[in-house]
Amino acid sequence: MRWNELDQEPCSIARTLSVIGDRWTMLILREIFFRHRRFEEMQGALNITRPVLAQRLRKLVSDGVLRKVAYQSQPARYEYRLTDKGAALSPVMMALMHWGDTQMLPPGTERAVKLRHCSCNTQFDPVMTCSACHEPLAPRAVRMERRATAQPGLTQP
Amino acid sequence: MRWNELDQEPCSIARTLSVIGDRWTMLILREIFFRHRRFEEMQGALNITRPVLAQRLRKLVSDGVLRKVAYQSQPARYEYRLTDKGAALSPVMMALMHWGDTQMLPPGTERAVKLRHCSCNTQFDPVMTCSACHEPLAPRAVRMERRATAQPGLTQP
DNA sequence: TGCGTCAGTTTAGAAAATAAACTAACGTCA
DNA sequence: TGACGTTAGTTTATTTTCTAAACTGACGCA
Repeated sequence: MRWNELDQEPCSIARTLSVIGDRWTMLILREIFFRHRRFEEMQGALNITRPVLAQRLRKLVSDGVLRKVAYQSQPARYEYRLTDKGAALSPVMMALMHWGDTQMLPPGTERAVKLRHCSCNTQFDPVMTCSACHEPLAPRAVRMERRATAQPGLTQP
Repeated sequence: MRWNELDQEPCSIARTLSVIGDRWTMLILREIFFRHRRFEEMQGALNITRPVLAQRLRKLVSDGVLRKVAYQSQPARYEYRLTDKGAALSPVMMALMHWGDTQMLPPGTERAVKLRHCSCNTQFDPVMTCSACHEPLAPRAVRMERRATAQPGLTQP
C-alpha cells in the first residue's frame, strides 16, 4: 500500500494517520498547541527543513486541521490556527504526551510540559475513561472489535 | 533536526514520536491490538512492504514496545506481543480512532471498529478526563505549559 | 524429490527528506 | 535612494528512505 491510499481505508485509525501519521505533522501541531503559529517560529523551534514545513502546513490546511489567518497585510502574512477539527486532536496530543511522561522518562526526571485544566485551574494528568461506566480504562481492559462486514485490504483469513 | 535525534528532546511528545511517530508504526500496532501478531499476518493485512515491516518490528522490540514470543520451534517462529509499555499505548490508539470516527467519517457512516470495555462489557467511546476534577476535557479547555527552564532546540524568543 | 509455509533479506529503482541558497514583497534606517 | 532586515516561502542538488519484486533458508508434508 502506498501512503496516499491510506485515506481510502475504512478504518478510522488509518484515516486519522493519513492526516497526522507522518514524521513531522504531530510536532508541527505540538507547536501550534504551544501557540507558535507562524512559519519562522515553527521552523526555528522545530529545526524542520523549510520545504517539509511548507508542504505539511499546506496539507494540514487542506485537511481542515489548520486555517490560515491574516495577521497583517502589505505584505500579506498569515498564521496558522487550529480549526475545531484540529482542536479535537487534543486528546491525541495529551495521550502521546502522557505515554512519554510515564514510559519514556528516566524515573525522577521532571516533566518538560505540564497540562492545566482551565475550568478547574489545576495541573492534571489526562485519564481515558469509559463513556458507559465512567471508570478509567485499564490498559488491557479494552477490546477492539472489527465490524463483521467486508473490509477490503484489512480482513484476515 | 534529523529524525533520529528526536529521542534526545526533553519533550515527552517528541520522545513518544521518536518511537511511534513514523508512517507505518501505528498501523503495525493497530494490527497487534487486533491480535494479528505474526509477520505474514501483518504483511498481508497492511500491505506493507516486507523490509519496512521487518525494520519497524525490530525497532519496536528494541524500544520495548513489543516482545518476541516463540509460538513453535523447528523452525523457531516468533510472534510479536505488546509489552506493558506497548499496552500503555492504548489511550493513544483510542484517541486516534475516536478522532477519525468523529472528524473524518462522512456523517451517517457506520464505524468500522468498535471498542468494548471488558470490565463493564459495554461498547463505549473513549473520554479523556481531568485527573483533578474528573470532568471530561473540552477541546480548548487545556493549556500546555512548558517548564521555565532552558530547553535547547525548543525555546522561543 | 518437489511443493508449500513462514520470516525474513537482497537488490534496483522511485519517492521523499535534507541542506543551503535563492526569491519576493515590503519596511526601516541613514 | 539604496542597503539591509524580516517573513514566508521555493529551488536545486544530494542523501536517505521506501517500494516492488525476487531470493534465502529452515522446516513440514506427500
